[in-house]
Amino acid sequence: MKYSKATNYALHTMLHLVSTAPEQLVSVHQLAELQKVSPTYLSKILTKLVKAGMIESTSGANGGYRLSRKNPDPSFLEIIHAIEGQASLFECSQNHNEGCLIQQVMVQAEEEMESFLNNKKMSELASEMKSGSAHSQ
Amino acid sequence: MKYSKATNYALHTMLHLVSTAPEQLVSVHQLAELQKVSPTYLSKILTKLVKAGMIESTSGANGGYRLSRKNPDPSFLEIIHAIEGQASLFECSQNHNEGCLIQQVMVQAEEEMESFLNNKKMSELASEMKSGSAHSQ
DNA sequence: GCGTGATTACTCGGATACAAGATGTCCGAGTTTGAGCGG
DNA sequence: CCGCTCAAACTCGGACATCTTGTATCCGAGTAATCACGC
Repeated sequence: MKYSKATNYALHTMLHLVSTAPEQLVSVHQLAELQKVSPTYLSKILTKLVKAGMIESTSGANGGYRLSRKNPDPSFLEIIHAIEGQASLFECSQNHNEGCLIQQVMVQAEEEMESFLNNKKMSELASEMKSGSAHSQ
Repeated sequence: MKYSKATNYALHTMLHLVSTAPEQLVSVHQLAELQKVSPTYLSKILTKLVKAGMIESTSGANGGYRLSRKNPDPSFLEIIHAIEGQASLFECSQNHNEGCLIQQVMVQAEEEMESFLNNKKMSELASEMKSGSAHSQ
């Protein structure tokens, strides 16, 4: 079990967008350049973020992406869910009666992590970057 | 990102072993029967648990598996790590200077979950099963 | 100048290719128990 | 009764086969700004 690279790209992209002027449009090309990833692939990922309502896209020349006016400061959890999906990390595929104790424990564990990620906003990192030590991009 | 079925099998197997007499040997065939999974596949999974020191195997006729005398009450985390590996759930493959803030957040989140899973022992579930409501196997 | 069309710079979506990992299966090898058999 | 052999019941390990998913590319379509050109 591992988080996908797509999630990595999405998080870094969001961090970059949060760190730039809110109205500023950034093209996929620039975002891909920073992360050394193919623009076409990154665009697929960003489309998911658009559909999740976290960023807005403007097409045509001088187009690009920027933060959504509503929801300008998403949490880690929102971004991860947008990419990885909402499904539970653990699914007991057994046919024993509902209420598998193992499943319950695993869901609780997941909730612990998600609660943490839900309270962690992207903007926190952005301000850390400005005040803190060197951290490229 | 999802936990593998193998982890599911491993957890259910451990729960069964914890619930039976400590010295009792249980064959792969029985364990596979309970979970409706092929014995040969389950044996691959159990081998990992053996190598992790959580269960012992006895080969030959009347052979089978039982809990390890040392470590008779493993935690969820130990079992999961034995199957899924110890690696971090999130690896920032970017080349920016060490100390990626995103990576740090993700690791913290993972630690939240792991701390919970580390405190959750298999025996807790076993005793819940005896006292609590119906829960097959 | 001023519309009008062409070009350019973008995003968007589907189809496809490729690689890796999860999920199983098959088979042969080693190991222990126990039964059968001969002395 | 004793010891030997042999078959049965197991685990173990490697080598596959298959399926799903993640990763990535390619191409065509749509869209908006800008440029060129003719009037």
